[in-house]
Amino acid sequence: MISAPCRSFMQNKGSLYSSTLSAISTAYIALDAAESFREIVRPSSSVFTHTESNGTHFCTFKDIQEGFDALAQPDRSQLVEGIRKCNSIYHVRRCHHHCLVTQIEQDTYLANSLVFTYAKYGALYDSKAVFKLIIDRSVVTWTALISALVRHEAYLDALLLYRQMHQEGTTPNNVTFIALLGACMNREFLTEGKRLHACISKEQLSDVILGTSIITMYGRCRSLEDARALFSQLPNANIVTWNAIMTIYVELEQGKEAIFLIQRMHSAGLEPNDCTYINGLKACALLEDITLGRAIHVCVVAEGLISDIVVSNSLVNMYGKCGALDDALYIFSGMPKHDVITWNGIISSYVQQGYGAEGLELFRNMQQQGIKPERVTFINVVGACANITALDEGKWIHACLLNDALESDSQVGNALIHMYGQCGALKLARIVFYKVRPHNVVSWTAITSAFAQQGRAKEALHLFQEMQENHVKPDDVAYISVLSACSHAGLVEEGIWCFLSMWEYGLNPNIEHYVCMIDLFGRAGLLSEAEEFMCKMPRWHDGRLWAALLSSCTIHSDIYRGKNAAEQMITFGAGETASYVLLANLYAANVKRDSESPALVLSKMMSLSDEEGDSESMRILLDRMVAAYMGSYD
DNA sequence: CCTTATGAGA
Repeated sequence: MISAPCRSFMQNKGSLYSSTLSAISTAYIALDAAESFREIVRPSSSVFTHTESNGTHFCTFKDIQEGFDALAQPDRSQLVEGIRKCNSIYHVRRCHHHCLVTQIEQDTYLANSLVFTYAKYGALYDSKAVFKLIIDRSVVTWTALISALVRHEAYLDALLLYRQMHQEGTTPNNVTFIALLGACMNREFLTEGKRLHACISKEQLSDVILGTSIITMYGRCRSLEDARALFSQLPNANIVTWNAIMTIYVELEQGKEAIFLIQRMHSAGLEPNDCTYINGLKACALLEDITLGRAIHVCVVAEGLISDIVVSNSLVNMYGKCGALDDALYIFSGMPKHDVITWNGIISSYVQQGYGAEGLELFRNMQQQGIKPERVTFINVVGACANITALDEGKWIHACLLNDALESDSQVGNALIHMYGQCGALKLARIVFYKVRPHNVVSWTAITSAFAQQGRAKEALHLFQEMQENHVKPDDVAYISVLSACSHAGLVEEGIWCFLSMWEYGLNPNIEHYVCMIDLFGRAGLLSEAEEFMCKMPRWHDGRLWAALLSSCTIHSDIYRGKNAAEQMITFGAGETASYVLLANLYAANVKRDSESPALVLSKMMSLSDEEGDSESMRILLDRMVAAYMGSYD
């Protein structure tokens, strides 16, 4: 949006000040020559006085422009006000032009507001150019540009500018520090943030806003310890400070500590506000504590905060994460307005509970309401397609998100890979995989498990290998997908080899890895090896392992081992009903050989039915038993 | 006198 003459001037750093001045003028006059000419030649009048009662203030930018148009030489305070009222880069240019025409652009205050306002509308280049021309740079000048750079995510530039400011002998004030701390909101800038903290004196820390900014900085750098240390030293922490520290606990997934903070806050004599409740609800979602969530819901209603869309969105989310879809829908329906976040919340609630079709239905409703989906929406609806293996719908959504160039986003891309993997569209999964950058463990695991789940174990193993050759360290999830690929394909040796390689990466196998191993031996018919392996394991007192063994016994018709496994499964608490279902499958498969056992299992099931009340699995079981008996007469 | 400025949903 910068004109060519203007740009060529900017690049001509060697120009003398006087000549640059006229160059700027030329540039801006060239920008809209006719317009400017008209402004300059028009005779002055007293347009400014026609506005409000106090005479010197304007309402809108239009008033000001009319004023400028009428006056060839607006005065300084009029220009300052004009700049402040700008609402587009075009307006700023016009004001700048008037500053030049009236030859008062060297006024530091005026220039400061130009630096800031240019930056506000994204014209960093113009902002820097004005900055360079200012001779008497004050703290405010530096701070204006620093905060502009931070706002435009040019963090390194902002910090470099701070260094230059320091070298030129200007002392930063609280506002400068607040802006600079904004440049350190990422782990990689933690050292820089600590350095800034060290430059801030005790007196300066009595400014709550500054203190809170440092805490937030430590939070974003995920350094809870530094944040807590400072928090205990702050003399006048307010509700915002407490909320800031609470946000850190929530972001570090320490739900209990976050909730505990509400109580401590209360005893410190502070009343929670909307932000406190938002954090509290997020903590409930983390803890999946619906009781606490309901308690906060009551508070929110009592304090009239339910009309706040952010609070309501948090409620939808909390209920959704706790699996209470009816409650989530109740909040959702009661809301007068739904934004993208609301829709994301309700859609993800359904998808995460396994209701992919309903999630997609909601997605269509959302689009009918004219709400544009964004990153998180796409991640959820692609997940919904994976959930119900809706390949056509998935392709259609994939096409939609191409417009926003979201395909290469790692989270969206991984969701797509997973979806195509689930749908068996491995070619498409691979195409997306090569578009995602950079390839991290998650994307490698997504593509590996896509092949693994389709029974293409050799390719899955190859991808696993390739990942390591690309110096990406596998994590425990990657191992689960590759181990299960081996067990499904009967690649016992490869599976063992993979399992052993976990130690090379310093990974300790968890129960799921052990389940994969039992499965690996069991499926291959190596039942005694599976048993042997289990007995050598550190945590064999887990019903899930015996369940894996039992299902292998079912495949290989090993009734003796199967019975034992079922007993162990019950002993180690993997659900009595589940063990009987598996055992019934075993008997059902061998009904000709051992015709009395099914009746025994059935009677055991009946005796359980009152206590467990698990009618669904009971029904499935009975169906299977009946089918087995029918089959035995063939 | 005018310019720079904190916390939050997914």
